[in-house]
Amino acid sequence: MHDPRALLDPTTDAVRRLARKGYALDVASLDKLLAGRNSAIQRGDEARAESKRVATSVKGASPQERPALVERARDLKGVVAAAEEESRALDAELQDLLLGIPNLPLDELPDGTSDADAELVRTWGEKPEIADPLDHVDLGEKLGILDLTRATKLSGPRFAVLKGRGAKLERALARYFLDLAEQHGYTEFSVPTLVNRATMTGTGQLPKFAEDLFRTGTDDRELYLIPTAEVPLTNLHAQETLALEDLPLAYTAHTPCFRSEAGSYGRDTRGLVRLHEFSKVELVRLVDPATSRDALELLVGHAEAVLQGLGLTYRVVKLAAGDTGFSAQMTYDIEVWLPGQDAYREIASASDFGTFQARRAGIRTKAKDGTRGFAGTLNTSGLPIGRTLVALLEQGQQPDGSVRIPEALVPYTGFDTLTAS
RNA sequence: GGAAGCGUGGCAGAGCGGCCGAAUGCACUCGCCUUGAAAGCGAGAGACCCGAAAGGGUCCGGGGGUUCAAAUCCCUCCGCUUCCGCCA
Repeated sequence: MHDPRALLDPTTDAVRRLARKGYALDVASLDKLLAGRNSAIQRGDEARAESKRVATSVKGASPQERPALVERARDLKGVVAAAEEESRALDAELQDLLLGIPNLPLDELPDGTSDADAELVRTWGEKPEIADPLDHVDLGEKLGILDLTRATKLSGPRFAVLKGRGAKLERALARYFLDLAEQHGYTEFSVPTLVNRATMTGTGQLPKFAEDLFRTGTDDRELYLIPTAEVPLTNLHAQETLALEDLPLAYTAHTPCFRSEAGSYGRDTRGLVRLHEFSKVELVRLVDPATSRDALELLVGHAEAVLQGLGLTYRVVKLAAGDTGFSAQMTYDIEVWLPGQDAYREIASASDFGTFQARRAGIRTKAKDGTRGFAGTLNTSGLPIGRTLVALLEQGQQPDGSVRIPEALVPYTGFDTLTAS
């Protein structure tokens, strides 16, 4: 969420910047709502101040003056109520408008609206030479570690069952990711995966993207399944004031993630790439917003370190302004090489949200000198287990049909190859 | 699920319907004192909203009500604690 005054400030250049995300800012409506709300607040405050003065004077008033004062106080109550009603209504309208305005993309982002418009930043590793590579589904089924048919029986399409060494590999990856995160200074959390509406609103999933979420609860209680640990981790400090000198905070958690994937049918549907439920290690940073751009470089480096540790070939791209998510002001995608698809595919997104999420979630900061503000928030996967497994299988496949496990992972798995048995 | 109790500033903890944004203690900041520190003494300091500022307003768990006036009275919701039941 934006500060409406900042949006109206010409130096922010909000109209042009939002247009790059395909959002047409209605400056006139915003200006009118803000001015109307503020003047209603003023009117209410003034009437209330007068009302307090009158009420206080009642006690010392003579019996003759009393009835007139009481009547005056009654009248003022009506004025206050009317002004409050008006400011409340206008404020609700203003909030609705503000909650739907996306974050401003940084000027350094390339123009465009699709992943084809992304700017290549760097590539890492060599594409392995594999004759007639299989994709991870064929590999996984041949190796007996992946059972999509039975997953569909249990839950429907877009779920997966891992078996034997596949399940163990999943556990090993999670532990490896968490250990690396710890080495990079992240504090591990275990958090709820069912959260309330306020929490989902804080990070920007609600109100706009309800159809992407799984909703549950009981008759009188509304809960949502988290799409990523970003949601509980970032909201840990919602409605809190953090001392600026205590930042940055670096948090991580391994959680299941739930996504309805509404509207994405027909895209990357095969295997483990796009599931309703998957697990992921997430990295979150809360920073001094003046440093968020630098923090993004650090963060993307932490995600890359995971891939480098596994020896997986990947590239980093800077998303185009119009392809950058609602809440982000800048996003790097990390795309891992998938021989089975002969393409780089997204495995992680590292995003800088500036103060956009912190304003929604009420994550405030206070400097030593008393200056108040909002925190900068950032996050990335570090990494999703399923998509990493996809890359591991496809890049690690050997001519004899086996898959070699990266050395760094062997202490966690206890085996260094997957073979059909 | 049943019963009882409790929700006040960073923490602890007072608070008669008007003199209460709120005593007091601890913690905190800045002085004085000290070689330095502690102790002591003095001063300061909550958050949020409107406002260029002066200033004004709101906030005693949330919401509603009574009253000219509510931290204080009433209703309701939420949370916490303890006991019982159930459960991993």
